[in-house]
Amino acid sequence: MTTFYQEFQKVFLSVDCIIFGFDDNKLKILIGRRNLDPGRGEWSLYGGFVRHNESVDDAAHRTLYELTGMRNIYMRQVGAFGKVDRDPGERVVSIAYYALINVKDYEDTLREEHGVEWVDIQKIPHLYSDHQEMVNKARRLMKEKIRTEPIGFRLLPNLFTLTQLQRLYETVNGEEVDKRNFRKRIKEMDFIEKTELIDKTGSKRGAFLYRFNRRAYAEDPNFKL
Amino acid sequence: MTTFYQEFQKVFLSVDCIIFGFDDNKLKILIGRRNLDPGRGEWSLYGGFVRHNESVDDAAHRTLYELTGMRNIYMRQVGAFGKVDRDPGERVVSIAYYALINVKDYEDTLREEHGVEWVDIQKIPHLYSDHQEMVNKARRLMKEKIRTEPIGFRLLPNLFTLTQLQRLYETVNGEEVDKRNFRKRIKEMDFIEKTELIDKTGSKRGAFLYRFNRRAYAEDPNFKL
DNA sequence: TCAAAAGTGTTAGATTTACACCCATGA
DNA sequence: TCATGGGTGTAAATCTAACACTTTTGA
Repeated sequence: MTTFYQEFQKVFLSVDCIIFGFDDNKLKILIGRRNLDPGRGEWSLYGGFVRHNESVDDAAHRTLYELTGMRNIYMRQVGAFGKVDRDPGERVVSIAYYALINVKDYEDTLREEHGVEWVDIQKIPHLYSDHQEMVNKARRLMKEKIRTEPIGFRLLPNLFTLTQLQRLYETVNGEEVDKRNFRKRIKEMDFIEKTELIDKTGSKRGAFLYRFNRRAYAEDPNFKL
Repeated sequence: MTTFYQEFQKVFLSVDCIIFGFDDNKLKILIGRRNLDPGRGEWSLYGGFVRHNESVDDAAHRTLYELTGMRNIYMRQVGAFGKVDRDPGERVVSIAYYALINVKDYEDTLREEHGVEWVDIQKIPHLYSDHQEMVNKARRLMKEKIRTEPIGFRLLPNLFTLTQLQRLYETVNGEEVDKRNFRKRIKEMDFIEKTELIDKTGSKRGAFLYRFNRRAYAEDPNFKL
């Protein structure tokens, strides 16, 4: 094969998903054991190949749907990972995406069928190829995004307590915040609505449940946490 | 061709460069007329294909080098652009990168040889395919980055006046800032060093020239503008 | 001599942070 | 009755934003 042709060879294009969930006051991602060579048996992100009749974004959404049965999920591109030897077999360039889902919305049986597990982001085992790099970048991007856009709610149930919301932000940002100051800021955002419902699972006294009002946010999108 | 094979077809992978420059108090990018089909003659970013023996990042650097003869340029990935029909001919997925260069370092003759021009980011003509999307995202990312990392200096000569630096930030951020407040913040950053040199091209009185000290920044990387 | 850009401090207002106690309830 | 998490306000400190005049010099 001449250099000329070598230069214009096509490549395999895949997508890999960093699927974030929040449970037990921990930020977690879904990983599983690879069931194909090379790297069979290693811990890995869930991914798939980009088909010829779909955009890269669509491929990511399809892949997530295959795994979780969920649609309309918040997904954002992390970037392209394209080192020559990142896949030991073929030349494969992968586009990573991160997704935010509510752990409770993902059927445990479905999860087990696909052989994936929720793993604390702090305790990720060695991952296949450059997947840890993808996770690191996804985490950084998500952390930046969650400060200025109301995407944290994607990781919580529709109804949540302020303590849940606070723990989420503390976990993602890696530092504790003052309860009163946190609630003060929440009160200023009218699109975080207090309901009359009370959650008694977290405490004896019970805590008011809140919800994120997408419509109200659209009218006055001033989010900052 | 069966659906099975269709799913695993390879794709062409290209890189496209959004090359930022700062001149005449305007943020500009390099674009040229496409000299291949499809889209021959349309305004376009400069790009190239990813070779089999180089990483995607390397392909971007090589492409920039081909165009400018410059190495060790600040480049960051913008993301993958992968709509099915983005290239009218083949299935081509492109990874966009933005680069920051000092306009004065780019030989005008070399620029003309390649048929590219500096165009004010505010006055970009219609671009080929999804290139305008790439530019928009690149601009957004660069704008975010320049606030917290000392990359603006890449767009200026080694020696620059504080007015030049201020104009750069005003242009990128799209809003004017108070001269005294700006200079106050600069004074707090010890890695922006005042020299004894004076630039007389911008005013009769002359202005002190400053330089960015990379080494000093590494020791105390507290940048914020 | 004057136009044009360089250079320089202070103050009010806004934002952020620190901090401690009472409440309601189930066990 | 007591342990546990829920809920609330104020004051000091910090940061941000607004603002105007003098200097230098080439034309």
